[in-house]
Amino acid sequence: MPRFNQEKAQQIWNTVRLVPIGKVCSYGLIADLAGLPGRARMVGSVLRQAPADAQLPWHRILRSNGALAFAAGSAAAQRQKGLLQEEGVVVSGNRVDMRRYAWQPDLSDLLAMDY
DNA sequence: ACAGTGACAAGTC
DNA sequence: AGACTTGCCACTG
Repeated sequence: MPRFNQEKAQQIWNTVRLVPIGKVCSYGLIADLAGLPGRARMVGSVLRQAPADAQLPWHRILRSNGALAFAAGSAAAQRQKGLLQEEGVVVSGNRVDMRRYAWQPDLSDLLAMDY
């Protein structure tokens, strides 16, 4: 059964994997870096359907304003919060301080994902 | 075929 | 600071 374009999903996975431990990144930036500008929603969709064994640091992906994408207090939000705090990312009020934890990709990061 | 939905985002008011 | 609108596109019923 068709799903979305496997190639796009794969590209999104590769990009997500570039986000380093202790840093976070927005859905929109992942989409941009994956060559899918303007398609932040697809990133969420891909992560939602990603198999558990894909080894993806999905918890490092947040909304552009630093808020977790899940409803505050939900089971998923608490799971994500726990994973982030294990890496030293402070989560308060269902959000993180983007000025402190936002990932700033550098050239070597971008080259690492070889189209 | 079609309308609604969504792990989003940016712009406007 | 919110609320609302538009753009986005795969998925679902």
